Amino acid sequence: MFITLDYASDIPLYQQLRDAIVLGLARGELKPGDDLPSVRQLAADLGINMHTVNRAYEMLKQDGLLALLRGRGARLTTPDPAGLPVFARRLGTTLAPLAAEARCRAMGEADFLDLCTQQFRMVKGS
Amino acid sequence: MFITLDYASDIPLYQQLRDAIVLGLARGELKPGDDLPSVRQLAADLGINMHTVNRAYEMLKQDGLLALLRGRGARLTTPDPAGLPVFARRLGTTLAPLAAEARCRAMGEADFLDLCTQQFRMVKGS
Amino acid sequence: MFITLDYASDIPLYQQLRDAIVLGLARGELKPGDDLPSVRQLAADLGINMHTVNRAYEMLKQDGLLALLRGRGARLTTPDPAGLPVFARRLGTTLAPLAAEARCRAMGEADFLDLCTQQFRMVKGS
Amino acid sequence: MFITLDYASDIPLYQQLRDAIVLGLARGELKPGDDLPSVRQLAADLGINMHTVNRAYEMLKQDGLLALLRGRGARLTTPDPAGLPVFARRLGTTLAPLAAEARCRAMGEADFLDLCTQQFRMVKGS
DNA sequence: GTGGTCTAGACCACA
DNA sequence: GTGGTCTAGACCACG
Repeated sequence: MFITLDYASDIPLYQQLRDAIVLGLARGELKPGDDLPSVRQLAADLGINMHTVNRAYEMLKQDGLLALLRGRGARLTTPDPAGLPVFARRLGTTLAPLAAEARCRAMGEADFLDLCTQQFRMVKGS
Repeated sequence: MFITLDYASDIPLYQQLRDAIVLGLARGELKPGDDLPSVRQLAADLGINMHTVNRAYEMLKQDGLLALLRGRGARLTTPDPAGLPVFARRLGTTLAPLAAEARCRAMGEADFLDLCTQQFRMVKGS
Repeated sequence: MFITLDYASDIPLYQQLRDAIVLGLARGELKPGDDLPSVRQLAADLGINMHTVNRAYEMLKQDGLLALLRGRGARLTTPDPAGLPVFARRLGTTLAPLAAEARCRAMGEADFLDLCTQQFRMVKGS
Repeated sequence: MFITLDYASDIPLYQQLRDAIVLGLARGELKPGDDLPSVRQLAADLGINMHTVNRAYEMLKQDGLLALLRGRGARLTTPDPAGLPVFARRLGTTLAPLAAEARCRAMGEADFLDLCTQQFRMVKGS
């Protein structure tokens, strides 16, 4: 489970970190039930501030993917299916402008879905 | 071609504006060759800062969707197919974390693609 | 009398434990005069720290619901009516911000009291 | 609209601040549509840190009571009725242990509801 | 000037 | 030792 942060990216560090952990989960490198390093430990490992890690953990907790246990660290949890509609909505609002642009560029539905499929599979691929 | 901006959204106004114009193009409400209002004009119409409109126009120009005419407004252009791979890459980096989260949440490829299809079709739908 | 602790909750374990014992009393599963296990015993049973159990017992003693017997465990006591105003005050300070939020959300007094009634009855219900 | 913070309280400052704003809304001293002072301004006024105010604002945003507008300050919003069930659940979990304790103390349903009513009315009272 | 992000360092409650 | 809270000060994106 390697995490590399891009300081030059316009994506906040905490978001990059959050996404990296989600990716680890998706690939099976991390599993629900696993303990994540403590906030301070991971911050030290990554060379970033405690609060930045904490914010990433808070996001994951909000998304129902992580449980923060006071005095005992953080543990990955099995995502609650109740969070699915929320996720679907989030995906929708993110995807909408891209779908529109695809149509501007005369991209057909098949080509658009090809790209989507590709991304879905690439999670476990590269 | 109505544009409504959500000031409470965490999406920057200039991006919302840019997306709205792209949406207009996708739906056929706007067409390549059409003139867009001048920066000052549109800013006044929407009640926002000139700088914000300018930034949206710059993005569209960067994406090859708009030509800026000195002092005479802006004209929508037919998107250059050469921009397609750039767009595909952008879609990929945006979609990747969402695809990962979908897998975390035990969403199958079919369900994921359903959501994508839905968004693609909704561009011309509602 | 089963006690289940939620390690992921933001409510401290000692408080959960304290609340669980109070709930047992309210339901009649525990009665004044009953002996509670010793601190060590209960800690071992629940798989938690002795200190945590001790703190829960101290709270109950403070509330006048428990008498600590040196070395011989603890015994539930009939609550002193003198503790009622203290409890009423505690309920008030806890409820005040929620009542305020209820009004913000345009909830009427009847609806608010419905929720309160529901909670009161649910103690003996589920 | 006066806000007094209790540094000795075990309730976090940001929560006290959040509750104070909710109370202001409930009493009608603040109304949806009103602008709140900027994060920095309010922090300076109260003599606390910017981040503490920010956290209170974030909570209110999460609860659908406040909109944070980048570069333009914060504005109170009309609460979304969709947030009501969430609130009801929150009220329930908070009230449950208190209802249990009330029964321990041999308090009847009528007396319990009296206290609840009192709190609800006191919002607009004192 | 506003909120958003990041860093740094401190103290406390919890287990 | 852990997470939770608070402070302080900095830089950036946005409008």
